Amino acid sequence: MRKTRVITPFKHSTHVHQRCTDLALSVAEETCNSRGVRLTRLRRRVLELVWSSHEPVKAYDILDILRDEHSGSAPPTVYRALDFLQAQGMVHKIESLNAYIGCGASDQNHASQFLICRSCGAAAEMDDADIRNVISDKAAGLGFKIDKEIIEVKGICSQCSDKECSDNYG
Amino acid sequence: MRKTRVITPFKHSTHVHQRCTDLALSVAEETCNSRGVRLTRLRRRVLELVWSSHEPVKAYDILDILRDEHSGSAPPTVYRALDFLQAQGMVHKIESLNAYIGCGASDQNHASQFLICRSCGAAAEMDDADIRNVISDKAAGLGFKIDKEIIEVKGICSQCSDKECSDNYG
DNA sequence: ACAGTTATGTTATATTATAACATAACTAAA
DNA sequence: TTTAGTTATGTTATAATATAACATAACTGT
Repeated sequence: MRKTRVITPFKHSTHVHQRCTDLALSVAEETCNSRGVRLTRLRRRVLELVWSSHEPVKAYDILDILRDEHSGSAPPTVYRALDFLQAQGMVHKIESLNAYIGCGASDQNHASQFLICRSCGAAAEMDDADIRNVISDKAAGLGFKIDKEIIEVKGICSQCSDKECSDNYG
Repeated sequence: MRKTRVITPFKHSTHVHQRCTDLALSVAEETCNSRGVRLTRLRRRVLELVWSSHEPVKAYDILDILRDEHSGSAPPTVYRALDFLQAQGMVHKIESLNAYIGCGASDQNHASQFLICRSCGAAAEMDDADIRNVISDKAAGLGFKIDKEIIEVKGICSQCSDKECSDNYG
């Protein structure tokens, strides 16, 4: 059993979120440069808004902010930017929430498994080789060839379950 | 490595679909009886429509049919029936498609992994213990407690990939 | 400076889902 | 077997999510 590769962890209490955002934006800049695609001001701003927290963000929440900043903003404004960012691997869609989350590993091609906490709403991203392998083995056993896996695991994160215990008993 | 438990397979060419539907409806009747919940005419009809094929079905496609049969049908008609059927495990929602598919194992509590073919649109359902275990082990390793797993694997099924080959070379 | 391409603006509409309250149908106890 | 309580359905309205289509603007390379 290999060690889990955590792409975006659940945040710790000591976590300074500005660092996540700054890092993600600078990786995105570099990645876009090296790929010859354009991280325009709008796309960069949408990426920044997606990274505003570790909770998946709704398209219309982004739109509300864009509208305050620029009256010409409309649904296509945000959906186009999200489409671009998803195509570049900088944002993932969480299908079960109709919401979007930033990815810190957009420079690397990878699969994703999301852990989504029902209490704090945060999502952690991992790419675990054992999970990938068992799924592809089982699918292959049924003659199925995989393009893409959507894995969204709902539950409660370690911090929140500690907190629930102390709320109840502490 | 344990053998994959296939709940709903990809259909074979010899498949007589009426049998899937009949079986699902009779299991649903019995399950509802034993649970003391009511499989009303409307709910039964919605379940039948969900089972009209092995492709996940859209809520508004069901609604279009219900409207032909009864003028009082409206979105809540179908969404309420789908909510009931999901709560009873007779229907699953495919989150990445906003569509619904029948489950033949509603009498048993189980997890689901879906294989969804990009070519024929069909979805197969499995509940594989090895997949479940590796995911719960890895989640536990990060201190995460699982309520529910959403696994939707996109790709191409065996029949369709055979067909694609013969279309190209045959 | 220009032509071609890519990105954004703009208006309209499609698709998916829920809220809220009224009526009807079942259920179990008096 | 009425009646009260509960569950299911009818009905109207609207919220939330997403895309189509075409116009304009901004970049890119020559």
